[in-house]
Amino acid sequence: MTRSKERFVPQTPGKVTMYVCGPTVYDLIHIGNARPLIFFDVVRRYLSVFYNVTYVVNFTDVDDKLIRRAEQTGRTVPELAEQNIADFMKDTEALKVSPATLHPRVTESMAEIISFIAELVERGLAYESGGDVYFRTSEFPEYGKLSHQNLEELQYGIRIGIDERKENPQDFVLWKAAKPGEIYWPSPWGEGRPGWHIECSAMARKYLGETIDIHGGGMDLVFPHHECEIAQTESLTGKPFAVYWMHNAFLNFNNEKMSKSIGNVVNARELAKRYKPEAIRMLMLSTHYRNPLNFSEDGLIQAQNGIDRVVNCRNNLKHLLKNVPAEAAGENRTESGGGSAPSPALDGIMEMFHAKMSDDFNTPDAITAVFELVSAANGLMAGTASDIAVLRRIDGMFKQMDEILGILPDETEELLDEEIDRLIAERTEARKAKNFARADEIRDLLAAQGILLEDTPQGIRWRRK
RNA sequence: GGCGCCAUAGCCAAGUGGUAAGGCAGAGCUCUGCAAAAGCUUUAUCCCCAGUUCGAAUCUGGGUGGCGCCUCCA
Repeated sequence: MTRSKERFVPQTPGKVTMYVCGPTVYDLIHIGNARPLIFFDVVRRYLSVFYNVTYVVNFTDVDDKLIRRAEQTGRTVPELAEQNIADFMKDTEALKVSPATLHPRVTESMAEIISFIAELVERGLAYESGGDVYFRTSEFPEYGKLSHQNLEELQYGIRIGIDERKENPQDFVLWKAAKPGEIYWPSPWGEGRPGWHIECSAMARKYLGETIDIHGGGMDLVFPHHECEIAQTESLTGKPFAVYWMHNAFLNFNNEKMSKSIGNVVNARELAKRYKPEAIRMLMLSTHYRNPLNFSEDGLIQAQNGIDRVVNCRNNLKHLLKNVPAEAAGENRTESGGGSAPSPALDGIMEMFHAKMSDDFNTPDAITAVFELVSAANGLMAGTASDIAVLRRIDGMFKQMDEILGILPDETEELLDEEIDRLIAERTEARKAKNFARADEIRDLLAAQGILLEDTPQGIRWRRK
């Protein structure tokens, strides 16, 4: 609202309510949809460290686009919506986005929507006209305050014709009369369906109360969508609709706006087949959410390479923890010379991580903190001083950071089959006997199966390529 | 016409008044039986011009070039 960063203070200590405008479920989600989903997932995860977060993402499961799409495909609107909601859940899960606390649907909130509109009409804040109901923006002088629009200067009717049923061109529809054959719900104003903006106001009120802490969504929703939500809710309740507004910038693909006319819309499902979810998240989070993000294959490769660095470090750490004998590890615990004093440095990294996340969710810098931890860990492991307690602590820090960012693959203790185990053992023997030809032969053999062997002072380390 | 955003190395990207983070890619070196992983070294004065200031990538003004919103859109 003020267009500046503000200190976050929840209305109720310890609790946060968060509402993010969800998708209109007429198609599969694309990577542009995935940006807010991933980003606000991180916001939610981070806030959950400190607060009890109630996170709501709605589904718009009835609107013009759904009706049109349903007609084209010969299905009913509910069938189409049901299918796309199921796909949404599947596709977001594949991106490691956890389900929201609640995913309310417009069609399941019809009673609340209708009574919301009825209240507005009763108070003279809305009027019926030809079966439609419109919000009377003249009754809400603050209309335009979020987007800082000067209403006189808006060019109404430039993109679509001005509707003569409105008293004022800036009035917006709350209830739309159904055309013959369209899906409808009964209402005091006849058969119809809700307008686009009212659903969020009604569902936010139903599930989160009159004032929500954080309202999020894409930049493009600032005007008119969020402006309209404010008008509806605030004119009715007299209270602020949301305390904090967060809007993510758009995403381009290969420096081009993604649009259906250019034909470069990439759906999330297709992308997830070719790149790991961690790489997609990494790329999404490597740019601050208020800046435009250029999404590209090249960027995904860079992101994956970066993740590999972290993963290598983490695996090496685990390998060391598993193979360093406890007594040897203890030796350096109070070591004097040689090793650095790592603890203050580690504290600094964790502090930086939190400071950056707390500063308007600066995920790029939070990722930097992860890399600094990698450097610190690698430095320690390269040296002789491997204090097992410090290594454990580093491992724990990786875990802590990744619980928020979700950019590292899950740790799975993978077992190799006997044949491969046998080959590795044979190679170890061969190396002992300085039969390097055989050793290399075995390495090549395993490499062909995607298994890389690495010789370390603590024994053989292997990983999948 | 109104409201607003962006411009930092080959690529991605922080920093928003005190002398350019981090990652990817490249080059060289070290370690290694060979590798891998890792370590070390190496790569920019921040689109242009003018101004404010002891000091600006960071503030102001003016350009140039991209881009978004103004009732489909994350």
